[in-house]
Formats: sequence, structure tokens, C-alpha cells
Amino acid sequence: MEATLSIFKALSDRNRLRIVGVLLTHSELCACQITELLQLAGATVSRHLGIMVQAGVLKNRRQGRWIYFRLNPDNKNLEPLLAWIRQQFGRSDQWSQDLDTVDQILRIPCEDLCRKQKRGTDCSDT
Amino acid sequence: MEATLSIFKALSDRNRLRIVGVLLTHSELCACQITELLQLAGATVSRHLGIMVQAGVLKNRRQGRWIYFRLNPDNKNLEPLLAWIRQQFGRSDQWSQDLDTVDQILRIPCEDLCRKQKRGTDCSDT
DNA sequence: TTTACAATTAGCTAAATGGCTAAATAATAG
DNA sequence: CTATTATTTAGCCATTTAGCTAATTGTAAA
Repeated sequence: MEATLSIFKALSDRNRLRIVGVLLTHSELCACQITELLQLAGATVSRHLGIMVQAGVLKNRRQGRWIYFRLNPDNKNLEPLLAWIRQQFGRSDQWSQDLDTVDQILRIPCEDLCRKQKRGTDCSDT
Repeated sequence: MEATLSIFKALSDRNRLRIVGVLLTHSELCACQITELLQLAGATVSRHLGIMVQAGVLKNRRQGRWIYFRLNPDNKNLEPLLAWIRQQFGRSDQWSQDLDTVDQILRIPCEDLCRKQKRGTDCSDT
């Protein structure tokens, strides 16, 4: 029951649910890409990601300077739950909008994203 | 996404998850029986139940002086999620213990349960 | 109609949660 | 080795949540 509870807690925040949503169709995203999607402070996003990793919902791996997150492929238990979420999201405006946004974000190299986030300004600014 | 979120919020509290757990095998329980199981103030339990009704997880019906709660049979969407929870609970000590406790509680008439809860003492007391 | 009573709502407090900034960490690049 | 930099951790504050008691509501019994 503890494990189940921590999974539900991990999923009971809007921003964390949005992260799961985009990972349903983009198998792997790095912290700075997710930060860009949510438009929150990097530290805040890092804590959200940590909660989900802790609950076993996400897994991460380091590649060079970046850390990539994906839905935990080791926990087979999780699959029916994720399938259910995908079904629920079927007609969610927020979800389809987030998917579009991620498509945009994926065109920007992580270096640029991170620089932008550090400055707190838009890419188009000098 | 809003609806999904409120379902997860409803399920992200230990006591609420215990309520769902016992309703997986006891199709209908009244507020005072659930209060007896959780050993919390009646008002607190009422609020937990309200949150789950609001989220569409539970449904209630009045019968005489008592209000009975069950897993919402109208929301077919919910079934896979409930099946998943049942699966997760398979080996939960808390769950099997709660089921035993409910068996005990069901032997006591609601009148007696409510009287006991009002006095805040055990049934065996005078 | 009045009384009794199960459940809910209101109002309070303590703890948990989610946001931020700043400091620390861990890896790459120079 | 030192500097840079993406992410995490620490520390702070505002909001939400879960618990309680007391008051209210709505139904049944007297």
C-alpha cells in the first residue's frame, strides 16, 4: 500500500501529471526541456522529477552534461496505469497543447535552452 | 486532465486509499462503519468521503438515518484503475488487516457503532 | 410537532506541499 | 588543474491539506 500511495502522490500534482503526459509520447526528455515546457524554476522542476523517480514512476540517465528522464521501463506493474492515463488524456486540451510545445522545444539544442533559462530571457533577445 | 488530476488527488491519501481498498470487496459501507475502521473523528471521515464523491470515485445513497458509500458504478472509466489498485494491494498487510477489521465491524449494528462513536468509548464499556 | 441523531459544514491549528533564490554537486571543456 | 555549467539540495515563504471540536442540516422516531 505504501508503494501504491507514493505512486498516486507522485501523480497528484498538475505539473507532474503534465510531465507524465509528454513522456507518454516522447520517450525521453532532459531536465532543461521539461523545465522549458513547464515554465518553472529549474530547481522546482528538479524536485518534481525527483519525487517521481523516488516513486518509481520515472527513471533517469546521465548523458554528458544532461540528465534524461523517461517513464520507468523496469516497473511492468506501471504499464496498465500509464495506459489508463493515456486513455483519460485522450481529449485533454492541456495534453495536446503540451505535446505541441514539446515539438517546438525539441528543435532547440539543449545548450541554447539552458542558456536561455539561466538568463531568464527569451531566445530572441540578444 | 482536470478530472484525472482530481481522481489522483482523491487517491493520494492513505486513509482514502484504505476506504477504496475495503470497498473493493465490501460493495457498500455506511459512514459510521468507515469511521470505525479508520478510527478518526466522524467529521474527518465525512470530508474524506466528500472528496472522493466529488472526484467521482464514490457514490452515496441515503437509507434511513444512514448514508452508504460504494465505488461509483456509473463511471466505467474507473474500472481499469480500480482493477489496477486491487492488483497492487494483492500482498498489502494493511489491506488484509482492514478487510478483517471490516468483517468484525459488520457484525455490529450501526446503532451501536454510532452510539459508541458518540461516547468515544469502547462497546464493552457500560 | 418535538426530540434524537447520523452526517455534513464551519472554523481552527499543525503539518505537508509547491514555489522561489542561493549554495552545493558533479560532470564537461579549456 | 581550473572554469564552466546542468542539475540537485538547502532554506525560506505562501498555500493547501488533514486533523480536531462545535454548530448545522436533514431524516426518523416519539
